[in-house]
Amino acid sequence: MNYWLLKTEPSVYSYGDLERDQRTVWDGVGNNLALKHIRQVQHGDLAFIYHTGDVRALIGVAAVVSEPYADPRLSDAKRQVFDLVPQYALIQPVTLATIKALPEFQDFVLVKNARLSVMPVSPEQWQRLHELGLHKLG
DNA sequence: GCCAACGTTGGC
DNA sequence: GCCAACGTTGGC
Repeated sequence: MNYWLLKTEPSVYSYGDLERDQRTVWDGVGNNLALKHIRQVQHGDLAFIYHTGDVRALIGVAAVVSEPYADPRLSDAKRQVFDLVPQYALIQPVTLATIKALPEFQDFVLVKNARLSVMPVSPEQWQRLHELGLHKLG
């Protein structure tokens, strides 16, 4: 069981869209390193959904509900996709600024390689971010 | 809107 | 197989 961070531009497809759809095919990934990560995705894995653009924060948690498979809409077998269902929105979105301010996240992939769209999250990182996301401020 | 970082493409 | 040119992404 692995943890992931999936980036999405909310004006294209947001966590809210995932909740509305209740299930989606996570497609459109073309980057080689991101595709390598997709090949390691397993049924039952969990993922943070991160919004890019004006939001720049972890918004929700989703669960992988398929093994990776070739995008049926494309002829390139390397273009793997997987199915995703929403779990829950974070009570407190965890912003990029917050993550960048944490000393233990200086080497986090999101900080070091902002352009990677599918990245692994270690269990320790998951726990820490999850804790921040479920902590209600105020 | 700008631009740094990165990936891809194509000429050699 | 190198590398310059170009395109894209995404933070600022």
